[in-house]
Amino acid sequence: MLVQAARQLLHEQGFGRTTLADVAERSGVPLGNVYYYFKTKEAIAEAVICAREAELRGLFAAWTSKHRDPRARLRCLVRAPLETADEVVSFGCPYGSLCHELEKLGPKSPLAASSSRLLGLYIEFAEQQLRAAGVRTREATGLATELIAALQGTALLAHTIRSRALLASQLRRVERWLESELPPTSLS
Amino acid sequence: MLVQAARQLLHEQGFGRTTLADVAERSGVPLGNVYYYFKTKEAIAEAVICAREAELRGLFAAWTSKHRDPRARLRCLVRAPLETADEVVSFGCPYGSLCHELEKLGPKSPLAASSSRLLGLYIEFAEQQLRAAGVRTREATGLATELIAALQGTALLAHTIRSRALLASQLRRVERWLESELPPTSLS
DNA sequence: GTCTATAAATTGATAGAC
DNA sequence: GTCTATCAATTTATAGAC
Repeated sequence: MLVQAARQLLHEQGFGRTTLADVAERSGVPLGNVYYYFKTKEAIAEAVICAREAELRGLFAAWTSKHRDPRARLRCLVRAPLETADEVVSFGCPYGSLCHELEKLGPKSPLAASSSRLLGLYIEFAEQQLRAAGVRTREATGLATELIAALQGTALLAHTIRSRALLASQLRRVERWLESELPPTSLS
Repeated sequence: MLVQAARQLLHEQGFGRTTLADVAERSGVPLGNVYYYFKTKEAIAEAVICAREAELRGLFAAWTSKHRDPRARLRCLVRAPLETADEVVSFGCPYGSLCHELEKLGPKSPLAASSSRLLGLYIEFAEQQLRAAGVRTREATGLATELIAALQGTALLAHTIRSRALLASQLRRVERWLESELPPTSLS
Protein backbone atom coordinates (compact mmCIF):
# COMPACT_ATOMS: atom_id res chain seq x y z
CA MET A 1 0.00 0.00 0.00
CA LEU A 2 1.16 3.46 -0.92
CA VAL A 3 0.46 5.12 2.41
CA GLN A 4 2.07 2.27 4.27
CA ALA A 5 5.31 2.68 2.33
CA ALA A 6 5.25 6.42 2.86
CA ARG A 7 4.58 5.95 6.56
CA GLN A 8 7.72 3.84 6.95
CA LEU A 9 9.86 6.10 4.80
CA LEU A 10 8.82 9.28 6.60
CA HIS A 11 9.85 7.65 9.85
CA GLU A 12 13.15 6.36 8.54
CA GLN A 13 14.26 9.29 6.40
CA GLY A 14 11.93 12.12 7.27
CA PHE A 15 9.60 14.00 4.96
CA GLY A 16 12.21 16.19 3.33
CA ARG A 17 14.60 13.44 2.38
CA THR A 18 11.97 11.03 1.12
CA THR A 19 11.34 11.37 -2.60
CA LEU A 20 8.22 10.25 -4.39
CA ALA A 21 10.46 7.88 -6.30
CA ASP A 22 11.32 6.27 -2.95
CA VAL A 23 7.66 5.83 -2.16
CA ALA A 24 6.94 4.42 -5.58
CA GLU A 25 9.83 1.99 -5.41
CA ARG A 26 8.98 0.63 -1.97
CA SER A 27 5.36 0.26 -3.00
CA GLY A 28 6.39 -1.61 -6.10
CA VAL A 29 4.57 0.76 -8.42
CA PRO A 30 5.91 3.13 -11.07
CA LEU A 31 6.38 6.77 -10.18
CA GLY A 32 3.51 7.98 -12.28
CA ASN A 33 1.01 5.98 -10.24
CA VAL A 34 1.74 7.91 -7.09
CA TYR A 35 0.21 10.96 -8.66
CA TYR A 36 -2.90 9.10 -9.61
CA TYR A 37 -3.69 8.55 -5.95
CA PHE A 38 -2.21 11.71 -4.46
CA LYS A 39 -2.19 15.13 -6.04
CA THR A 40 0.97 16.34 -4.30
CA LYS A 41 3.70 15.19 -1.96
CA GLU A 42 2.01 17.06 0.86
CA ALA A 43 -1.15 15.08 0.27
CA ILE A 44 0.80 11.91 0.96
CA ALA A 45 2.18 13.35 4.16
CA GLU A 46 -1.34 14.28 5.19
CA ALA A 47 -2.44 10.70 4.58
CA VAL A 48 0.49 9.44 6.64
CA ILE A 49 -0.47 11.70 9.51
CA CYS A 50 -4.01 10.36 9.34
CA ALA A 51 -2.66 6.82 9.41
CA ARG A 52 -0.52 7.68 12.43
CA GLU A 53 -3.52 9.19 14.13
CA ALA A 54 -5.56 6.07 13.52
CA GLU A 55 -2.67 4.01 14.84
CA LEU A 56 -2.59 6.08 18.03
CA ARG A 57 -6.34 5.84 18.56
CA GLY A 58 -6.05 2.11 18.04
CA LEU A 59 -3.41 1.81 20.73
CA PHE A 60 -5.44 3.89 23.16
CA ALA A 61 -8.54 1.81 22.48
CA ALA A 62 -6.61 -1.42 22.99
CA TRP A 63 -5.15 -0.29 26.31
CA THR A 64 -8.52 1.00 27.43
CA SER A 65 -10.34 -2.23 26.72
CA LYS A 66 -7.54 -4.39 28.09
CA HIS A 67 -7.33 -2.68 31.47
CA ARG A 68 -10.01 -1.14 33.61
CA ASP A 69 -7.42 0.39 35.92
CA PRO A 70 -6.22 3.75 34.54
CA ARG A 71 -2.85 3.13 36.20
CA ALA A 72 -2.40 0.01 34.15
CA ARG A 73 -3.30 1.97 31.02
CA LEU A 74 -0.68 4.56 31.88
CA ARG A 75 1.86 1.78 32.34
CA CYS A 76 1.06 0.62 28.83
CA LEU A 77 1.62 4.16 27.59
CA VAL A 78 5.00 4.45 29.26
CA ARG A 79 6.15 1.02 28.18
CA ALA A 80 4.86 1.28 24.63
CA PRO A 81 8.18 2.49 23.15
CA LEU A 82 9.75 -0.77 24.32
CA GLU A 83 7.43 -2.73 22.06
CA THR A 84 9.08 -1.11 19.07
CA ALA A 85 12.42 -0.41 20.71
CA ASP A 86 14.48 -1.07 17.58
CA GLU A 87 12.54 1.46 15.55
CA VAL A 88 12.60 4.05 18.31
CA VAL A 89 16.34 3.70 18.78
CA SER A 90 17.04 3.75 15.05
CA PHE A 91 14.61 6.45 13.96
CA GLY A 92 13.14 8.10 17.02
CA CYS A 93 9.51 8.33 18.07
CA PRO A 94 7.40 8.27 14.89
CA TYR A 95 5.00 10.88 16.22
CA GLY A 96 7.54 13.19 17.77
CA SER A 97 9.97 13.16 14.89
CA LEU A 98 7.15 13.83 12.46
CA CYS A 99 6.12 16.87 14.50
CA HIS A 100 9.66 18.04 14.86
CA GLU A 101 10.21 18.12 11.13
CA LEU A 102 6.84 19.27 9.91
CA GLU A 103 6.72 22.14 12.38
CA LYS A 104 9.70 23.57 10.52
CA LEU A 105 7.45 24.10 7.53
CA GLY A 106 6.15 27.11 9.41
CA PRO A 107 3.13 27.82 11.60
CA LYS A 108 0.92 28.35 8.56
CA SER A 109 1.59 24.97 7.01
CA PRO A 110 -1.39 22.62 7.17
CA LEU A 111 1.02 19.75 7.72
CA ALA A 112 2.41 21.38 10.84
CA ALA A 113 -1.08 21.78 12.24
CA SER A 114 -2.01 18.21 11.43
CA SER A 115 1.10 16.72 12.97
CA SER A 116 0.74 18.72 16.17
CA ARG A 117 -2.62 16.99 16.62
CA LEU A 118 -0.70 13.75 17.15
CA LEU A 119 1.04 15.01 20.27
CA GLY A 120 -2.21 16.66 21.33
CA LEU A 121 -3.95 13.30 21.24
CA TYR A 122 -1.16 11.79 23.27
CA ILE A 123 -1.50 14.40 25.99
CA GLU A 124 -5.26 14.11 25.96
CA PHE A 125 -5.18 10.38 26.56
CA ALA A 126 -2.70 10.74 29.40
CA GLU A 127 -4.83 13.46 30.93
CA GLN A 128 -7.97 11.33 30.86
CA GLN A 129 -6.26 8.42 32.53
CA LEU A 130 -4.66 10.64 35.15
CA ARG A 131 -8.03 12.08 36.08
CA ALA A 132 -9.50 8.61 36.23
CA ALA A 133 -6.65 7.68 38.55
CA GLY A 134 -7.67 10.41 40.94
CA VAL A 135 -5.48 13.33 39.88
CA ARG A 136 -7.30 16.63 40.27
CA THR A 137 -8.51 18.17 37.00
CA ARG A 138 -6.34 21.25 37.35
CA GLU A 139 -3.26 19.19 38.01
CA ALA A 140 -3.99 16.57 35.36
CA THR A 141 -3.20 18.78 32.36
CA GLY A 142 0.19 19.81 33.66
CA LEU A 143 1.08 16.32 34.78
CA ALA A 144 0.01 14.80 31.47
CA THR A 145 2.12 17.31 29.59
CA GLU A 146 5.06 16.55 31.83
CA LEU A 147 4.62 12.84 31.21
CA ILE A 148 4.49 13.14 27.43
CA ALA A 149 7.44 15.52 27.50
CA ALA A 150 9.41 12.95 29.48
CA LEU A 151 8.54 10.23 26.97
CA GLN A 152 9.39 12.40 23.98
CA GLY A 153 12.67 13.51 25.49
CA THR A 154 13.55 9.94 26.37
CA ALA A 155 12.91 8.83 22.80
CA LEU A 156 15.05 11.64 21.42
CA LEU A 157 17.99 10.81 23.69
CA ALA A 158 17.76 7.07 23.14
CA HIS A 159 17.68 7.71 19.40
CA THR A 160 20.54 10.21 19.44
CA ILE A 161 22.75 8.00 21.61
CA ARG A 162 21.42 4.92 19.78
CA SER A 163 21.05 2.99 22.97
CA ARG A 164 18.31 0.52 23.68
CA ALA A 165 19.59 0.22 27.23
CA LEU A 166 19.12 3.93 27.75
CA LEU A 167 15.57 3.70 26.43
CA ALA A 168 14.72 0.86 28.80
CA SER A 169 16.31 2.33 31.90
CA GLN A 170 14.90 5.81 31.36
CA LEU A 171 11.40 4.49 30.74
CA ARG A 172 11.66 2.65 34.03
CA ARG A 173 12.59 5.93 35.70
CA VAL A 174 9.58 7.64 34.13
CA GLU A 175 7.39 4.82 35.36
CA ARG A 176 8.65 5.11 38.93
CA TRP A 177 8.31 8.87 38.85
CA LEU A 178 4.75 8.62 37.57
CA GLU A 179 3.78 6.21 40.33
CA SER A 180 5.12 8.64 42.89
CA GLU A 181 2.98 11.40 41.40
CA LEU A 182 -0.25 9.43 41.48
CA PRO A 183 -2.48 9.56 44.54
CA PRO A 184 -2.33 6.46 46.75
CA THR A 185 -4.55 3.63 45.62
CA SER A 186 -7.81 3.33 47.50
CA LEU A 187 -7.72 -0.21 48.85
CA SER A 188 -11.42 -0.88 48.57
CA MET B 1 29.28 36.27 9.14
CA LEU B 2 28.52 33.19 7.08
CA VAL B 3 28.38 30.71 9.91
CA GLN B 4 26.20 33.03 11.95
CA ALA B 5 23.65 33.27 9.16
CA ALA B 6 23.71 29.52 8.67
CA ARG B 7 23.31 28.99 12.40
CA GLN B 8 20.12 31.01 12.46
CA LEU B 9 18.74 29.49 9.28
CA LEU B 10 19.36 25.92 10.40
CA HIS B 11 17.42 26.66 13.54
CA GLU B 12 14.56 28.38 11.75
CA GLN B 13 14.19 26.15 8.70
CA GLY B 14 16.30 23.11 9.40
CA PHE B 15 19.24 21.83 7.41
CA GLY B 16 17.27 20.25 4.61
CA ARG B 17 15.13 23.23 3.80
CA THR B 18 17.90 25.79 3.99
CA THR B 19 19.51 26.44 0.63
CA LEU B 20 22.96 27.86 0.13
CA ALA B 21 21.26 30.75 -1.63
CA ASP B 22 19.46 31.44 1.67
CA VAL B 23 22.74 31.51 3.54
CA ALA B 24 24.34 33.75 0.94
CA GLU B 25 21.42 36.15 0.96
CA ARG B 26 21.24 36.51 4.73
CA SER B 27 24.99 37.00 4.87
CA GLY B 28 24.77 39.66 2.20
CA VAL B 29 27.26 37.94 -0.08
CA PRO B 30 26.78 36.40 -3.52
CA LEU B 31 26.22 32.69 -3.78
CA GLY B 32 29.61 31.97 -5.25
CA ASN B 33 31.36 33.27 -2.16
CA VAL B 34 29.85 30.60 0.03
CA TYR B 35 31.86 28.00 -1.81
CA TYR B 36 35.06 29.93 -1.34
CA TYR B 37 34.80 29.45 2.41
CA PHE B 38 33.06 26.08 2.53
CA LYS B 39 33.61 23.22 0.16
CA THR B 40 30.15 21.70 0.62
CA LYS B 41 26.84 22.28 2.32
CA GLU B 42 27.77 19.67 4.90
CA ALA B 43 30.90 21.63 5.75
CA ILE B 44 28.71 24.58 6.68
CA ALA B 45 26.56 22.39 8.88
CA GLU B 46 29.69 21.10 10.57
CA ALA B 47 30.78 24.67 11.26
CA VAL B 48 27.36 25.46 12.69
CA ILE B 49 27.57 22.47 15.00
CA CYS B 50 30.97 23.68 16.20
CA ALA B 51 29.51 27.12 16.82
CA ARG B 52 26.65 25.58 18.79
CA GLU B 53 29.13 23.55 20.79
CA ALA B 54 31.15 26.65 21.62
CA GLU B 55 27.92 28.38 22.57
CA LEU B 56 27.04 25.56 24.96
CA ARG B 57 30.48 25.52 26.53
CA GLY B 58 30.22 29.27 26.98
CA LEU B 59 26.92 28.94 28.79
CA PHE B 60 28.27 26.23 31.06
CA ALA B 61 31.36 28.28 31.85
CA ALA B 62 29.24 31.34 32.63
CA TRP B 63 26.97 29.44 35.00
CA THR B 64 29.94 27.77 36.63
CA SER B 65 31.76 31.00 37.32
CA LYS B 66 28.63 32.83 38.38
CA HIS B 67 27.54 30.30 41.00
CA ARG B 68 29.57 28.14 43.30
CA ASP B 69 26.53 26.18 44.32
CA PRO B 70 25.85 23.35 41.83
CA ARG B 71 22.15 23.64 42.59
CA ALA B 72 22.18 27.22 41.40
CA ARG B 73 23.95 26.09 38.23
CA LEU B 74 21.30 23.48 37.63
CA ARG B 75 18.63 26.13 38.09
CA CYS B 76 20.34 28.14 35.35
CA LEU B 77 20.28 25.08 33.13
CA VAL B 78 16.59 24.48 33.67
CA ARG B 79 15.65 28.12 33.25
CA ALA B 80 17.89 28.75 30.25
CA PRO B 81 15.16 28.10 27.66
CA LEU B 82 13.18 30.99 29.15
CA GLU B 83 15.97 33.39 28.21
CA THR B 84 15.28 32.67 24.56
CA ALA B 85 11.66 31.69 24.97
CA ASP B 86 10.51 33.22 21.69
CA GLU B 87 13.02 31.25 19.69
CA VAL B 88 12.31 28.02 21.54
CA VAL B 89 8.56 28.38 21.03
CA SER B 90 8.93 29.33 17.38
CA PHE B 91 11.67 26.93 16.33
CA GLY B 92 12.30 24.46 19.14
CA CYS B 93 15.50 23.84 21.06
CA PRO B 94 18.40 24.66 18.72
CA TYR B 95 20.45 21.71 19.91
CA GLY B 96 17.66 19.17 20.05
CA SER B 97 16.12 20.03 16.72
CA LEU B 98 19.53 19.92 15.08
CA CYS B 99 20.07 16.43 16.46
CA HIS B 100 16.62 15.33 15.50
CA GLU B 101 17.11 16.26 11.88
CA LEU B 102 20.73 15.34 11.37
CA GLU B 103 20.28 11.92 12.93
CA LYS B 104 17.99 11.13 10.00
CA LEU B 105 21.00 11.33 7.73
CA GLY B 106 21.84 7.89 9.04
CA PRO B 107 24.17 6.53 11.72
CA LYS B 108 27.16 6.72 9.41
CA SER B 109 26.79 10.41 8.65
CA PRO B 110 29.53 12.54 10.24
CA LEU B 111 26.94 15.24 10.82
CA ALA B 112 24.82 12.90 12.90
CA ALA B 113 27.79 12.01 15.06
CA SER B 114 28.77 15.63 15.52
CA SER B 115 25.31 16.78 16.47
CA SER B 116 24.86 14.00 18.98
CA ARG B 117 27.86 15.43 20.79
CA LEU B 118 25.76 18.47 21.62
CA LEU B 119 23.27 16.50 23.67
CA GLY B 120 26.16 14.53 25.14
CA LEU B 121 27.73 17.72 26.41
CA TYR B 122 24.42 18.73 27.92
CA ILE B 123 24.10 15.49 29.84
CA GLU B 124 27.71 15.65 30.93
CA PHE B 125 27.33 19.09 32.43
CA ALA B 126 24.18 18.10 34.29
CA GLU B 127 25.89 14.99 35.58
CA GLN B 128 28.84 16.94 36.93
CA GLN B 129 26.63 19.37 38.77
CA LEU B 130 24.45 16.61 40.16
CA ARG B 131 27.48 14.83 41.58
CA ALA B 132 28.73 18.08 43.05
CA ALA B 133 25.31 18.50 44.63
CA GLY B 134 25.74 15.19 46.40
CA VAL B 135 24.05 12.75 44.06
CA ARG B 136 25.79 9.39 44.05
CA THR B 137 27.93 8.70 40.98
CA ARG B 138 25.85 5.74 39.89
CA GLU B 139 22.64 7.67 40.17
CA ALA B 140 23.99 10.86 38.61
CA THR B 141 24.13 9.54 35.04
CA GLY B 142 20.57 8.33 35.04
CA LEU B 143 19.27 11.44 36.73
CA ALA B 144 21.16 13.74 34.38
CA THR B 145 19.74 11.89 31.40
CA GLU B 146 16.27 12.14 32.84
CA LEU B 147 16.73 15.87 33.37
CA ILE B 148 17.91 16.56 29.83
CA ALA B 149 15.14 14.37 28.45
CA ALA B 150 12.61 16.40 30.40
CA LEU B 151 14.03 19.65 29.05
CA GLN B 152 14.12 18.38 25.48
CA GLY B 153 10.60 17.03 25.67
CA THR B 154 9.38 20.27 27.17
CA ALA B 155 10.94 22.27 24.35
CA LEU B 156 9.37 19.99 21.75
CA LEU B 157 5.89 20.30 23.23
CA ALA B 158 6.13 24.05 23.78
CA HIS B 159 7.26 24.40 20.18
CA THR B 160 4.60 22.10 18.77
CA ILE B 161 1.79 23.73 20.73
CA ARG B 162 3.46 27.13 20.21
CA SER B 163 2.85 28.16 23.77
CA ARG B 164 5.19 30.25 25.84
CA ALA B 165 2.97 29.66 28.85
CA LEU B 166 3.42 25.91 28.48
CA LEU B 167 7.18 26.35 28.30
CA ALA B 168 7.25 28.44 31.47
CA SER B 169 4.91 26.27 33.50
CA GLN B 170 6.54 23.01 32.49
CA LEU B 171 10.02 24.31 33.24
CA ARG B 172 8.79 25.22 36.69
CA ARG B 173 7.57 21.66 37.11
CA VAL B 174 10.94 20.32 36.04
CA GLU B 175 12.61 22.61 38.53
CA ARG B 176 10.42 21.46 41.40
CA TRP B 177 10.91 17.83 40.43
CA LEU B 178 14.66 18.27 40.31
CA GLU B 179 14.74 19.84 43.75
CA SER B 180 12.84 16.88 45.13
CA GLU B 181 15.40 14.53 43.61
CA LEU B 182 18.41 16.29 45.10
CA PRO B 183 19.70 15.26 48.53
CA PRO B 184 18.85 17.68 51.35
CA THR B 185 21.20 20.62 51.63
CA SER B 186 23.82 20.25 54.32
CA LEU B 187 23.28 23.30 56.50
CA SER B 188 26.89 23.84 57.38
C1' DG C 1 -6.36 2.36 -13.89
C1' DT C 2 -1.37 1.52 -15.16
C1' DC C 3 2.81 2.82 -17.03
C1' DT C 4 6.67 5.56 -19.74
C1' DA C 5 8.57 9.65 -20.95
C1' DT C 6 9.41 14.14 -20.06
C1' DA C 7 8.60 18.86 -18.66
C1' DA C 8 9.63 22.47 -15.08
C1' DA C 9 11.71 23.98 -11.09
C1' DT C 10 14.97 23.82 -7.53
C1' DT C 11 19.52 23.60 -5.86
C1' DG C 12 24.33 21.95 -4.91
C1' DA C 13 28.40 22.90 -7.05
C1' DT C 14 31.90 24.88 -10.55
C1' DA C 15 34.25 27.98 -14.08
C1' DG C 16 36.22 31.87 -14.96
C1' DA C 17 36.23 37.11 -15.34
C1' DC C 18 37.67 40.86 -12.42
C1' DG D 1 39.34 37.35 -2.50
C1' DT D 2 34.90 38.71 -4.83
C1' DC D 3 31.34 38.16 -8.02
C1' DT D 4 28.42 36.48 -12.28
C1' DA D 5 27.01 33.02 -15.05
C1' DT D 6 26.09 28.46 -15.63
C1' DC D 7 26.37 23.39 -15.30
C1' DA D 8 24.60 19.01 -13.60
C1' DA D 9 21.80 16.47 -10.78
C1' DT D 10 17.73 15.79 -8.34
C1' DT D 11 12.94 15.86 -7.80
C1' DT D 12 8.09 17.42 -8.09
C1' DA D 13 4.69 17.14 -11.27
C1' DT D 14 2.33 16.34 -15.88
C1' DA D 15 1.20 14.42 -20.63
C1' DG D 16 -0.27 10.94 -23.04
C1' DA D 17 0.11 5.99 -24.81
C1' DC D 18 -1.79 1.58 -23.53
